[in-house]
Amino acid sequence: MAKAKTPTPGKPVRGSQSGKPIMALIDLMGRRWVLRILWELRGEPLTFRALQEACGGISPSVLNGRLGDLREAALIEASDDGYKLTAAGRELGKEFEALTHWAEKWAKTLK
Amino acid sequence: MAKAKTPTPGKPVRGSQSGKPIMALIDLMGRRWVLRILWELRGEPLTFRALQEACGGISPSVLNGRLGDLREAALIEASDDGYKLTAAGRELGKEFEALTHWAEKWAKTLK
DNA sequence: AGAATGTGCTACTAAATAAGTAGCAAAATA
DNA sequence: TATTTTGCTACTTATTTAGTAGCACATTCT
Repeated sequence: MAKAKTPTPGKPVRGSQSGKPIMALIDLMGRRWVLRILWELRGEPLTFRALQEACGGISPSVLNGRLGDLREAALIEASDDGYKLTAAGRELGKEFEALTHWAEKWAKTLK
Repeated sequence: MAKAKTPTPGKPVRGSQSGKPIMALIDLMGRRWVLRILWELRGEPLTFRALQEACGGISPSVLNGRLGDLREAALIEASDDGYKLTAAGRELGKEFEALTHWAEKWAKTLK
C-alpha cells in the first residue's frame, strides 16, 4: 500500500500542484492529530506514550505516522526527554496561541 | 451510518471531552479541506462549483459536508454571490495570514 | 415556448485513512 | 536477574474521503 507522503514546500501536495508553502502547511495541518500533537507539545517534552495519553488514546500507528510527518517537517524532534518542538515548531506554536484566543471569542459568539 | 458531528465549543469533540473551544477548533480544522476552503474564500465569494474547482476538484459530497461544518461553526455563510466568510471567518482568516508568512520562512529553513 | 446551460446539491461505490488491540525488542530500573 | 517502561510494528475493523453519476430548480438563449 502506497503511504501518503509528508507534505513539503516546493512540491505538489494533496489538493495542490503549486508548490506553495501555505499549501504544504494546509495539507500537513489538515491531517488528523497534527494540530493536537503540536498543541500538546507546547509545554514540556513528552514521551511517545505520554503523548499518546495526552491525545486521549490516539492509536500508536497513527501517532507514529504523524510524528514522522512532523519530524520531516522539522516541527518536532526527538530528545532524551521525549518529543519536543523545534525552534520552528515553537514559532508556529505562538501563532496558535493567537488562535486559542480567537477560539475563546468564537465560542462566545456561538452561544 | 452515524455521521460525524460538527465540532462545537462546550461539547466533547473527537479526541477531547473537555469542551474547550480550542479543542473544537482543532477538531474542525483537522478535517481535510477545512483549512483549504477558508483559504480559498479569503477573497471574493465563490459558488459551490467555483469552490469545488478552486480546491482542485474536491468531491461534492465532501465539500458539502465541510460547508455544513463551517456554516454550523458560523465561519462561512451562503449569499446570493455564493459562499463567503462571516465576520468571525474573516477574523480567523487574518490569523491565517500570519501563518502564511510563517510558512514562507519555514520553507526556507527546510531547504 | 423550448432547449441549453449553470447551480447546489444527493446517492452510491471504491479507496484511503484512522481506530483499536496485541505484542515485541531494547533500554532503564529494581 | 527480573520487572517495568518505552518506542514502536502488525494486524483487523471502522470511519472518512474520493470519484462518478445524475437530479431538481433557476437562468439564459433562440
